Amino acid sequence: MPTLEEIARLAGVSRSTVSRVVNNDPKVNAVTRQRILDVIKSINFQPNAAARSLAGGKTRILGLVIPRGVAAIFTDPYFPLLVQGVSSACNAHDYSVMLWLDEPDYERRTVRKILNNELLDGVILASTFLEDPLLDALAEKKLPFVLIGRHPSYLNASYIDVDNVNGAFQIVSHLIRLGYRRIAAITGQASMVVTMDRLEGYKSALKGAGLAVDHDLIVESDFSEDGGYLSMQRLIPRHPDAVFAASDALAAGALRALRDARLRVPDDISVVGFDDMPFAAHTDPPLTTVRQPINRVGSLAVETLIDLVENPDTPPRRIIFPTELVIRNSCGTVQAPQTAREA
Amino acid sequence: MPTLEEIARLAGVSRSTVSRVVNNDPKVNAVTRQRILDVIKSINFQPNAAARSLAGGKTRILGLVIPRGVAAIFTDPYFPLLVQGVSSACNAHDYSVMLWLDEPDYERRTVRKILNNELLDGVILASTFLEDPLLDALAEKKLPFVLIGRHPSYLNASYIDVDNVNGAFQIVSHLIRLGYRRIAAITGQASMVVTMDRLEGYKSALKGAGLAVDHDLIVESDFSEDGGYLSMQRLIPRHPDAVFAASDALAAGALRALRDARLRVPDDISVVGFDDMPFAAHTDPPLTTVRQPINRVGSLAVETLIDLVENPDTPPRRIIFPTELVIRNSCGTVQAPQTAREA
DNA sequence: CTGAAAGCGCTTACAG
DNA sequence: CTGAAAGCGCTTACAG
Repeated sequence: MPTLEEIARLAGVSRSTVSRVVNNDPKVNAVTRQRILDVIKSINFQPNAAARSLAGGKTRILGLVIPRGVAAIFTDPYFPLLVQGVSSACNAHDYSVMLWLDEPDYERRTVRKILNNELLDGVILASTFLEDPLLDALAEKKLPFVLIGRHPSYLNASYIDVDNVNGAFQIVSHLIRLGYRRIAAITGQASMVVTMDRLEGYKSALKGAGLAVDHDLIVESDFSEDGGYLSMQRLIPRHPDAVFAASDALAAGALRALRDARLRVPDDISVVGFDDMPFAAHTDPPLTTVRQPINRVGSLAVETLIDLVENPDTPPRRIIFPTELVIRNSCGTVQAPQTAREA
Repeated sequence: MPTLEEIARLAGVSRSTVSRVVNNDPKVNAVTRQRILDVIKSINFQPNAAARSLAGGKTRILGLVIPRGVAAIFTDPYFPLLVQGVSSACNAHDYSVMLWLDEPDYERRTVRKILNNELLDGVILASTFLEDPLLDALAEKKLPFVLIGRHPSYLNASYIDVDNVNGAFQIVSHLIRLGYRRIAAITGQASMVVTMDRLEGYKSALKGAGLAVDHDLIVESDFSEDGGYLSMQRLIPRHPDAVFAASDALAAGALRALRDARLRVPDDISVVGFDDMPFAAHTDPPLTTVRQPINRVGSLAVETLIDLVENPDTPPRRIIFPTELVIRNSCGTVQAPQTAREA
């Protein structure tokens, strides 16, 4: 492995100058710079990341932390899409990604390892729960971080979010416009911010239409297909005429439960989801859902974090992407639009 | 951030001794060791990874490389499951994972970055294509690596594989036993080893039963749901009585194509998959498929790689996990078992 | 614009 | 069993 020292010798300059060229320091003579660049290219020099890090420089490594308990990791491609966005943005900016899928002892070792690992320039924390020891620890350190999904206790941190409240509001309003009145909801874990947001959108759509919120029609689940199945089974006896599932995976589970119960969608009951995962166009029937730019969220999180890392004086950046209603066939129209039952 | 030096001062020993304790060097007095461990715990010391790396030690970081062109990354949880296996094994052994999802310019920058990044103790390369510049480069370097899925050109490297040939043989033989004779195949990319293996199993099952291999019944696809859909549409006019899809995602696409064509499964045609993904139990009808221990493959790859890293004299390790036939409802029985049409 | 020099926090022979 | 010392490959004031 060639070192700075060797480049310096070959180019007839000092180690310092080579270092400056490598780090794009503007105050290097153009001719000298070119000569050095040529040598670097010719012997395929790559600076040693550990040495750069030790010497106080940056590592160009970003951490991506995905908490556990996110059962959905197996039933929908949300995280693959997110990871892909993060990974490609990192590649584009010549950064690397270190991945942490949290294990049970989340609090203990992992937190410490992540924070003390001087190898990370910054951290992206995905899918935050209300109680998050890592987030708390992160906030106390000087390590730059960006949240995927804002957190109510850290609203002044940088985050990239999606307008979950409005997305839910729009899709539930759509159901109401179609004439549905007993609209159930299957949510994710109550302790997740995204769950709260989507539930809030659901409730405000009902209220906006003068419908009461019926807590018997709201079932807490976990964003998984199985969770959707079980939740739908619990809802069937309560005779909703439509179901707002807080994710496509939940909606897919609900569809399966309805199929098993010999109920037709959308004839007997409508089902809508959230996320617009690739499979949502392929369920039977295809799912009406809310599209969010997951991949883009991942890459923008990276770009934001890099900005924070490279320009420590950058103020926090907070971004909320709009969502988009995607109408397919899982929500028909009610034959005879009725008037709202409740004031 | 506390350093070795501080621990040494607090424990009244030299920096060297603390280092030995941290690295489990046996030749340290038990009492001294305990005293040092207490100090380490009390001030929550974590050795600086960059410094360890620079000083010639190991980094305890493993790279996981997933090539692109793996469309299935969005339609089935194979990679999430694999990544989870890798991640949890790394956590268990106190290693970290650096993730590389390959971008278009795979050959150029990524390869160099991975190999020259002195930060990696070793690399796990998943899902190899026949032509793989990274694999070639890896083989030339001294960097330890483990393949997920063996590669015909590197059979003496370490790899963790699954018995794809036999898995395919078993499931196709099962179809034959049920009486099917025109058994089609939808494969993954021809350039992937896993595709070749599963196709070989399919062919040898046919041959073993005295059936001819009909190339009109074999369609190359890409392991994605969409690919399965399109391939099935091409196969329908050729009237197969059963279809062996080389992955559950392909099978799911095939089921959708059949549904759209108003063909009943398994009454009109049978469909079987491969992988036993979580969703395979939930398709309509539930999928007969081949189970492989993906998660376990990931964690064993990590353990093998760590072994290679920590004991450079370890001989390569090659493991092929058995697969298991999982019978569900997507392959009924043919009413009147016919004799084979072809010799 | 450039170089000499200190230093980042560890590991590891080398002595003892 | 333990310590003093060199060295890993860089970055970064500090001089000039």
